[in-house]
Amino acid sequence: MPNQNVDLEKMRHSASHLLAAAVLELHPDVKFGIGPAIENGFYYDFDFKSPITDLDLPKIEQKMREIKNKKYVVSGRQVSIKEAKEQFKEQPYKLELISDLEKEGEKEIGTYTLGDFTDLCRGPHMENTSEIGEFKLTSLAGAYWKGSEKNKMLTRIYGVAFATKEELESYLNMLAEAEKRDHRKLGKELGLFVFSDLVGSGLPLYTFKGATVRKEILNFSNELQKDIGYQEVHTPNMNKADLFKVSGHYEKFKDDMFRVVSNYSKEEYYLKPMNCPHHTQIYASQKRSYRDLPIRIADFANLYRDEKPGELTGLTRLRCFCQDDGHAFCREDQIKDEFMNVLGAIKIALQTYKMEYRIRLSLWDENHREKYLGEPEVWEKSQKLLEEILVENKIDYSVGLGEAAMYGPKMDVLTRDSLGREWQISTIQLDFIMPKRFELTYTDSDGQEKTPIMIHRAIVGSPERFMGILIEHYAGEFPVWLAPVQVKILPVNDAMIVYAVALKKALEDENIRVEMDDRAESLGKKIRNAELEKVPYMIIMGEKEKESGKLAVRSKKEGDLGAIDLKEFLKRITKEIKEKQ
RNA sequence: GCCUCCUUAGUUCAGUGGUAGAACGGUGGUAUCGUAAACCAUAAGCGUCAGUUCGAUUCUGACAGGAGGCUCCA
Repeated sequence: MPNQNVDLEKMRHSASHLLAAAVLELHPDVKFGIGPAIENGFYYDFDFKSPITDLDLPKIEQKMREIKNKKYVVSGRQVSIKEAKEQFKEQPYKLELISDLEKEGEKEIGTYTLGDFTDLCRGPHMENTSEIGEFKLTSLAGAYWKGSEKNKMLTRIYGVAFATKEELESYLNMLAEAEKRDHRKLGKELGLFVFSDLVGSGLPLYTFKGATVRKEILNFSNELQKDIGYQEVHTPNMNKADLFKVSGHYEKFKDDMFRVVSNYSKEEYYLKPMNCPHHTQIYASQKRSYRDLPIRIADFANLYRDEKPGELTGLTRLRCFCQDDGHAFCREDQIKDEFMNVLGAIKIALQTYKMEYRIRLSLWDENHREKYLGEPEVWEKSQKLLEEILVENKIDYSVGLGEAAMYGPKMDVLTRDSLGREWQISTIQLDFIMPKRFELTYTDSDGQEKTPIMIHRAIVGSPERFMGILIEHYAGEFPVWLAPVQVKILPVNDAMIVYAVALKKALEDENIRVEMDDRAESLGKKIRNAELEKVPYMIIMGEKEKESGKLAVRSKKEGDLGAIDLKEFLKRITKEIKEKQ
């Protein structure tokens, strides 16, 4: 398998050169950016003299095929810096890359030629254009040169490429399938949440059903954090700017926070984008002894972030959301235990949701120290400590350079949505800095005042984002414990409603979320509706059931379960709910 | 915020330079029905604001909202 992957990457990379060659033929005055292979395909960044549109993609794709079929040999050559500069003198972006390489001490640079097109590239490539497999250009996007907002925006053309036509088609089919489980689509179909232009973008309104799912997620997180000693607190949604001036958020995130103006005071207020500063003030409200530590508090308060409009998506990126957020204030010798406790809770959560994930050790970027608070020594120390915890506990992880929080390194849990995009969910963060800035202290056993360490953590991250990911994960078919409606009772005719009502009451007494479909519709239609609503259990109430006293149960997963005693059904469903199956 | 694209009833979708149809859903009625859609009737809409035009839902622009990227994500 690994070899095949390497070949695919090489082939996709060659496909990006093929794309560039085709674009050059159609737009001779184009300037080239870069064009790497990516997951499932490739892209190339161009600077067009006049903008192109979606309609140009088929033409370019056609040209790519023509060039491919000419069976050009793809030949690599090392050239001197000087020669490269001469060769690419019409290409400003390439010249910039050549200068960068020169600064890095390179003496020679690789080039690859394919027909009339030569690109700056270290390769490797397929030997002949005919070896490039099946491809399709998929979309057009703007992308900043070298990934910086300060640079010019180039036009990026994305494509997908596979070895065979079958693989390409199966990938495109997979995408079409993924679209069906998109949480924005399912959220609407299942009536979980809505948006309103009057309320504003990124501000979801949860219906009773959606609010029920959200509440279950919160309850579960709360259960898990209670088990490891966290106490739920409640703090306001806004505060004076001063709080964020002390924490350092004001300077760094001022533009990303909503400002609130009072009619009566000159004080500047902000809606809070996170809970940590508030929690420091609960800690600071009393004298703390080393014996009191760790102090663990958790908060589900709404958070507000003034995200740029183009950054919002469904429930995964919002302007109002909450976190199953908690902070532990502890002594240095307690850090490892605290970490492992939280990690344990996170593992239970993700196992219960049957979620796949990976762990990232998020470190700072030494070359951009301005993005972080605190001294390098503190960073060295805390990053080393975090890494130790991961290694000692044999936890698989990858390193995310520059992904640290402003105040410290993190251990992040990432998962994917149905389109394969990665999202951060759980996180545990080590912070030596915030407690210092807020001058938090405790009295140690030797009578000395010392500064506690702060651990920031979230079990599923933002329950709203997590709900979006869960909807896609389950394709809308929630396990019974999460399902907004767990049982739907379907009376066969009006005469059965009275028995259905009694049954509904009996189930509600056991805290089961139950609905009754007493509309004057056919049974077939009621069943169809309940199926589309993805209700885990249907109970059909008719003459037969009235006579026998048994229940006709239909399970979403297993189909018709036949006649069951009420007691037996209750046992089954309450067990499933309790065990979160 | 930037690039490309999109916006027609509550929803999913047709359609036109001379102001629009379907299905489901809603409402009113008839049928009381056994494991994925009973039947009849009925109400309801061209995102907003400008411009071009005799006339704009249709063409152009701005704004709003949405999609895919980029940037950002405490």
